[in-house]
Amino acid sequence: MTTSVETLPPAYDPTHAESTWYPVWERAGYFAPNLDAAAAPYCIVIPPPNVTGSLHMGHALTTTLEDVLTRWRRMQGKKTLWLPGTDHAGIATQMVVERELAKTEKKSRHDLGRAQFLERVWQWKATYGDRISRQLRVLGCSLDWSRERFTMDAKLSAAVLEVFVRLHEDGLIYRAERLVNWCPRCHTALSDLEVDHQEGKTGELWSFAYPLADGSGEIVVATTRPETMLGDTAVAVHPDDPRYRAHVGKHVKHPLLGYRIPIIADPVLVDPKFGTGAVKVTPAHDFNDFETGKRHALVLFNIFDVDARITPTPELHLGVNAGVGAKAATAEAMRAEIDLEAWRRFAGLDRMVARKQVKEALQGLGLERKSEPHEMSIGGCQRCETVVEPSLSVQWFVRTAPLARPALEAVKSGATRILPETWTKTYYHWMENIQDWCISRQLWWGHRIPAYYCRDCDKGVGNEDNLRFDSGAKPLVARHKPERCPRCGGANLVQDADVLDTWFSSALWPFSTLGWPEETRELQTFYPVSVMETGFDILFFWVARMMMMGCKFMGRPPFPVIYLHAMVRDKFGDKMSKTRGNVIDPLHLIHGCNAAEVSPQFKDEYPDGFPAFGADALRFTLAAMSASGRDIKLSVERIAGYRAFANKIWNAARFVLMRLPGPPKPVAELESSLHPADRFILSRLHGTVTEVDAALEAYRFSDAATAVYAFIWNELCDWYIELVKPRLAGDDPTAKAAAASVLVHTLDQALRLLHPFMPFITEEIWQKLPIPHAQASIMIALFPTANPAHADPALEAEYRLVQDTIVGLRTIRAESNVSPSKQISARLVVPDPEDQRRLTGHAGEIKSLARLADLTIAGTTDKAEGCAVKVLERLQIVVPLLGLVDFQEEAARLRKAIDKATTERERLEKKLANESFVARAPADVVEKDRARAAELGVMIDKLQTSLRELPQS
RNA sequence: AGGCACGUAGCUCAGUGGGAGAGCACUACCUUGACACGGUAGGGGUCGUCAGUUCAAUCCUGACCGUGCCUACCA
Repeated sequence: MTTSVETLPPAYDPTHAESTWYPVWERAGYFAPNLDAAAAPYCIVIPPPNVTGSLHMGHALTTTLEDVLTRWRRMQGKKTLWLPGTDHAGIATQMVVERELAKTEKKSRHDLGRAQFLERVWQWKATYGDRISRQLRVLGCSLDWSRERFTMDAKLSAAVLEVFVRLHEDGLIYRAERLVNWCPRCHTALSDLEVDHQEGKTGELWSFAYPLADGSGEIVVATTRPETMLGDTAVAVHPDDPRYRAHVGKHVKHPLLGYRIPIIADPVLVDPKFGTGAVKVTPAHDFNDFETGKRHALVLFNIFDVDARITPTPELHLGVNAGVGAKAATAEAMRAEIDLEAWRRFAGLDRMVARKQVKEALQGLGLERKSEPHEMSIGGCQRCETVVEPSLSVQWFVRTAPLARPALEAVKSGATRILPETWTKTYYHWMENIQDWCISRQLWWGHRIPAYYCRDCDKGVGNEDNLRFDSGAKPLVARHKPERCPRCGGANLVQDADVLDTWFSSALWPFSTLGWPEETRELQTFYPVSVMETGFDILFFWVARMMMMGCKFMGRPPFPVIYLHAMVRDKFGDKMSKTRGNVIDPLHLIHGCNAAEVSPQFKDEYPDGFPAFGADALRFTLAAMSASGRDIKLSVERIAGYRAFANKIWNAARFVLMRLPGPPKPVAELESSLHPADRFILSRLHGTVTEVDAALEAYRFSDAATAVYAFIWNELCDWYIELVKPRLAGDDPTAKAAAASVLVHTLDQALRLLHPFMPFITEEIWQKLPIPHAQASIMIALFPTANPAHADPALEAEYRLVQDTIVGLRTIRAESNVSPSKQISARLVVPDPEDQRRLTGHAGEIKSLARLADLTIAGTTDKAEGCAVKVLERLQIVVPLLGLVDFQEEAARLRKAIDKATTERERLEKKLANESFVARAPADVVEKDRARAAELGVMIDKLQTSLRELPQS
């Protein structure tokens, strides 16, 4: 009837709908909240992707779940904001631009200078920085782009400044000389979290002898890093180790550099059972040795430059400000003994080369003692995988313990809930053992630290762009560059060269994006945000830090719920990685791709590339597979399955639109003319709405998606549409109108339920429904609410009986090889009068769906000789099919059914014979089992009768 | 080393102290006026192993095996 229907193609093509609707939504402003609305607020801030990033499966998952929540809440009428944005990704972005610069202009950032280089980065950002935002649109994300933020925006930078200054005022930020993780390739310090420890690497544990200075023997030490012996300033043994007790207090002589090194006793560093029980100590290049240095006031001897090459000359550090505090005289004396000529052999060598040469040198002196393979894990830079070098330097730190306390308390008190709950313990453990956070980075791209040095009072080293001051300097931390030095009155002030860790600004995201430190309407309306949804892998990096900063600066935690989703892996459970060749680009799945673009792992299965599955199918897959706490093993087959689902809905809609006799009526006006089948589907709809709502409330995405899926496919399509066909094709205008109206209503409601998961296809179909919509788009239409008046469990049970009967009849047909198109006759033997009445009421539906020419329903039966018989629990189905039934097969089936029922009855009877079961189990359980056993008894009798009545062939 | 998960149909995964489920794959039949990205029917699992608690265990407890992750350390 409806004209648009003629153009509905029989197969759904996602390409059209997906390119059509997003711009419509965006232009109409549906993504932006109406701040004046009286509704309750709902807000999610996106975990900001790197500005250099491009969409990967992790983003697709994150944003799918967030969009599901956002669209659902928006349809519920809440004042909804999902706020987009990116972070500036200090190291990554700087590296990208540096690489480009080197490639195109053969220049380094130093060639350009700081200001010009930063200009280039901003240019790069302007050109490429919106890639991921465009990709999120493809996914259908209903983000309010008018409020898009970037961590380096002026306003967000102001927030960073404010936080830094206030934390410093509160004594929670300090500058100090410490041993930190240094990446020799990125040339910056890293926080502990940015160092990845790779397990299971086999290295070498190499032993060599230190000759005692008095010539009385040697002491053998074991090491995995022989090259660091160039910076040894002690040899440690355990104080209780009888082997070495006499050596403590003596010295060894450095075999290559000639200086004397004290032998000390240290119970913490040394495990007498490991190796030789003697440890070489390099306090400036090992965290444990550094701690040892503190305990014994050891000299610090820095041997590596920023590239982790051996320095031109040894660098002595007293480490006074690092809490080590060696005596200057001791240190000078040690340095004076160093054979600089010998040092020069190693100067300029890379760590690994130096290691080889040190080993050779010691071998040459006959001091090598042992080499054994050794399992160990090495810390690598998260960004570039370069092995980090512990390095002594002056850095800025956040004193985290005081910030962690309220953040910990917020979770313990339940003010913030972590889901899945299993992560709560991990959070506690980390918060309770938290280390200070190194926040300074030796980069140019980022928020420059608001600390100012007086070039006259604090002696700086380095060039204008990279002026560095030692740990004795006294910088002023201020919101604006001070005019004058308070010490000398001079105006020669210069800002700290370092920038802040990107995570420092990300930690402010839930309030900086809303306008803090200004008291904006957004901030008042939406803080705390409704839920923090993100991957568990950034629980510490980001979530914990937001908790700390939110508690500190907003006085309450930034969100009441933290939902941590699992990791997307490939179908075999392996992490997706480019080197493994198993990454799947979400856009390839959405738009399809050719063979060349498919990752190697999928070449065999998809030799022609991927077809276009559509964003809806991908989103639905990710949501349906998001069961709490489990990794998502993404398989392309599964996505194909949900594309088929999209096609199924499309065709259900196609059917509805093609068969409409005229404009449908509101269901509320039809109550009297409703057919039982109508009330049945309305009851199922009510149940589904309840289920979906409860699942979403509990962040059970998988359950919600599955419930919608099952309703649409298994209830609406498989049963209701089939039940309704005769009425729609019939002549009764009232019945026809009622059927059509319920059909449209159900489809409309189903589309709304599905919309958060599959935004595009639902909009496409919804727009075609011939009913007056109160809203212009499904995305702002009301989400279905449960309608208890439609709940009818008795009717649902009645239809289950009808369905079982129809399936029984179809089974007979299939087992007897009767053509589906052939009309047959059937008899139902129904002992229970009530069941009889029910089935009689649905005789028409049974005849129609089971393709019967004739149906009789009776309480008893004559002999069913020559008939196919199916024994169900509440009835027997008898189909006269003389000549069509293979009686041997039929006998085998009956015997199998008898066996199965008998086994079950025996099990039940055994149970019921057990006195303690009858005595202790709840009465209803016992009663249920009794009834079941009796039912089985009847069933077995009938099955045996049927078996007897089979002709003997 | 410590901690946390997980092990259910061929595959990917739900689920529950009282009769084992879904999707895909598989088998047979069907191009029936919404849909072959489909329909109908069907086969397939001692719920990782072994103990324990319980009237009752796939579910709770413990041990073990296997897998993965997190944290810390590793001369």
